[in-house]
Amino acid sequence: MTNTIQPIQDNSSLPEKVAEQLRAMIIRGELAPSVQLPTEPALSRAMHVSRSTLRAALDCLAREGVVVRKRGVGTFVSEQPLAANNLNLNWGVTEVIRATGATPGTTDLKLLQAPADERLAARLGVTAGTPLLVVERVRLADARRVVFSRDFFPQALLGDNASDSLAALETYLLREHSLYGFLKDRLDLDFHHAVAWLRPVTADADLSDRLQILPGSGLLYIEQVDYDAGGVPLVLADEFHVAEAFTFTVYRSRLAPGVAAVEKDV
Amino acid sequence: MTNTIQPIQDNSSLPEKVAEQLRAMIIRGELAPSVQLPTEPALSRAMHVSRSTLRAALDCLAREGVVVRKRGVGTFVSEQPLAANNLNLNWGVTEVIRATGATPGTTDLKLLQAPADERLAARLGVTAGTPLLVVERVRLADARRVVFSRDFFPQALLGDNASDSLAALETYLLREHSLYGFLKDRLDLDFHHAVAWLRPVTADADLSDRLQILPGSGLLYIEQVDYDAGGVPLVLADEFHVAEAFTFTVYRSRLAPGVAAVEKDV
DNA sequence: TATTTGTAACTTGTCTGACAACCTACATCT
DNA sequence: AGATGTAGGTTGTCAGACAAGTTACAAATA
Repeated sequence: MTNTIQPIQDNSSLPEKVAEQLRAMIIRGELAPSVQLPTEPALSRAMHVSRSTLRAALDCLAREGVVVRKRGVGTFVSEQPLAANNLNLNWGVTEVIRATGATPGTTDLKLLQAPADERLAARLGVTAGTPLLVVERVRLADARRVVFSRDFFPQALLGDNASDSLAALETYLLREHSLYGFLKDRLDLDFHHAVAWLRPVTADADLSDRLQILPGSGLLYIEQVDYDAGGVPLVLADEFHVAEAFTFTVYRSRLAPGVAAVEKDV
Repeated sequence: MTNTIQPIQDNSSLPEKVAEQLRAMIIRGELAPSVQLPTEPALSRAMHVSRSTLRAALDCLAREGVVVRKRGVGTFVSEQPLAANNLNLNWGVTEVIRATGATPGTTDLKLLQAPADERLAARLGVTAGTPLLVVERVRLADARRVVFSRDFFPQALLGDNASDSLAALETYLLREHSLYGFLKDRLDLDFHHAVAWLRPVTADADLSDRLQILPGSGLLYIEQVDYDAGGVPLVLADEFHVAEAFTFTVYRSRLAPGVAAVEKDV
């Protein structure tokens, strides 16, 4: 039995598509900050969806802080320039670099194979010892070293002809720079969300050598696990970001306290 | 005309309350990971809300990664321990400390007054020179210095009898430790969301002295602006977190690229 | 005249019921 | 045994109605 040809599956739901469209309009400036949107019935007619679907989309945007809703009054584009989001969105390093206007690049690329240790096994939901593929590289923004990263994922994801895929992966990474792009385009994996752990660290000898910075320089360490729509972990990434390279922003919504927890450091 | 007595306004919408309730049930373990929730019609009946309201609540939880929905199958509690969220929620330092199981404390508290400089004016949406109140303090977790912070907000928020409020604020902070609590309970301000900028830094002489750590130690610098439901900025906070104290986590949802931007460092 | 009150029009929030799209399991047929 | 169809259950979307809240303006009142 051969692999069925997957049609380019439109993974996102209808409300998300509508939200996407509105977001784009706001970004393009067609909807200026603090102007009132058309009423929900009018807007739903204009976008050819039901009012409930439109409302779901507006709920999305409201949670992201893109719009503000006032009962009995209307829905307004938020004052805040919404470029402020970014850690909330799930971008690879490639897109982050591109968003700053710089050209992404790759150097010191190495493809390795290693068995999963305890941490990796736990995060990726596999048994310890499972063969993993490791992508180790230094990311460049306009020839400047900004991130050192190691990506781990089960070698089984590559399928049978692993050696072919490996060669393809290497050339892809040197040309397109994005591991997500490869996994998505070539292996039909669809990433749905990710959970990231953040922590400031200072560069040790190894990192200062790889990133060519002074030992003791500030770095942001991001450990991230990417999941598909079913909640299955696909990839774990260890990233070390040079402090001066980026400023990350987060949108935080107020909820009643007493829910989540911050992990205390070990 | 006197100030009308504000009833304890239930600011959150019905879906948010329902989401809150479900979240709590999941936290308490009444709904174990990967178990299937009751169907939407059944659950909506059980919680005495309409199915559309329930769906809005589930949408919330799905975006937070607490539940996973599968069309034609059902809705399931996510595998991932949802303690992973936290930067997405808008907690003050007090709650963050408490969540780790430690007892929050305050030392080196100073209340100052200062005119808004350019940055503060821009972030708070006031004109430069506006008199601001500055709350400067070192936060303790079980007597350990973990955060140095400066909070800024327009002095006008305190109302007329500012000197009385000042004294009340100081005693409140030394007993309850939470500035948000004071602004909410005493001044009826309702915080809706916040935008935070993150950046790793290393401790200079001043910070190492205040936090009693070695110069060059890693710190996470968080600049945060809190907004009310109308999108009006209320408070700006500069926080310096000791690296080893906390690990912050973020839930990142995949969206089509090409929207937000990362601010390039100046 | 100045102030309060009421009313009408409009918007978002919630409810109800129906149907479409989709998945799963099981019986049926080849 | 393996492929196929069918029934039942679940989420996704739609449509219409009414409740709750805001605003503006006219009318009534002091």
